[in-house]
Amino acid sequence: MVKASVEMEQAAVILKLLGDRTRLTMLKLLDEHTCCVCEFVEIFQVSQPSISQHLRKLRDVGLVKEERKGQWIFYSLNKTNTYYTFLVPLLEQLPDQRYRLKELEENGTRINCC
Amino acid sequence: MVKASVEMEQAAVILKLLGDRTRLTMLKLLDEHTCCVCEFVEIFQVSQPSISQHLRKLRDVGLVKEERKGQWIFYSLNKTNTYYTFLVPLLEQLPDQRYRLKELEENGTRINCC
DNA sequence: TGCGTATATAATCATATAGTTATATACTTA
DNA sequence: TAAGTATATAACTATATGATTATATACGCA
Repeated sequence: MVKASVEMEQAAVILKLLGDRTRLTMLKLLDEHTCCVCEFVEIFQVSQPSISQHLRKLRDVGLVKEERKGQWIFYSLNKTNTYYTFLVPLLEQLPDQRYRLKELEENGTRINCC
Repeated sequence: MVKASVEMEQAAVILKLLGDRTRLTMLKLLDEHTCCVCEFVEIFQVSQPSISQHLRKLRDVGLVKEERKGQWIFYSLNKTNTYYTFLVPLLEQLPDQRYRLKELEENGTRINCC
């Protein structure tokens, strides 16, 4: 029998977090790119606290990590997290979201710090 | 680029449904076995309407299908559903739940109709 | 036909969730 | 140090969710 990589209860917690359009899209984006809070605010057209709260939930379970660079805080996928392998096959099946970053570049709202 | 197999919005809906311990365990069980409502009631120790409502949600998105056999209604995974391929790699990573059916057999509450 | 069992649905309720506004904190730069 | 920008947190609110109880429906069998 194949060894299960995650426990049932934990899996449900992770999946509940993924079961939100905003967070799911964030994770798909972060799988390839690093993004800061203000970029997400621009992309999703919701308030900055709303974005911060989504990111906090993802951070609390260890799915994403943050790194401050000057005035911005950049978020990225935490690929060393236990659940990353659980996440990968899932994210692979989602449609590419890079067009959203392209839109930011066209608007001049993409942050390319450092 | 790999073709995405599901749309973002739909994926979030499915994942939200999976983000519940009861439903996730149900799906893991149904991936290998057919179960009826009263078995789930016994397994999860919640009310029968609660189980019916979980199954309804899974049925509404087409993840499971039902088949009446006499007085029982047996549920199984709908492997022809669009989202089944989305589900598979996920379920594979979950711990085997067959012990729950073994417990039913020991209790004499397992239904093996026909 | 009437009773028992299995399941579904309706109504209700407590709690969780995702958003908002207001405010605090942290960094940059003049 | 003061002003401006970026982010986090607190408080609040409307809605969604998962459970319960009560009731309806469907089937099997005496």
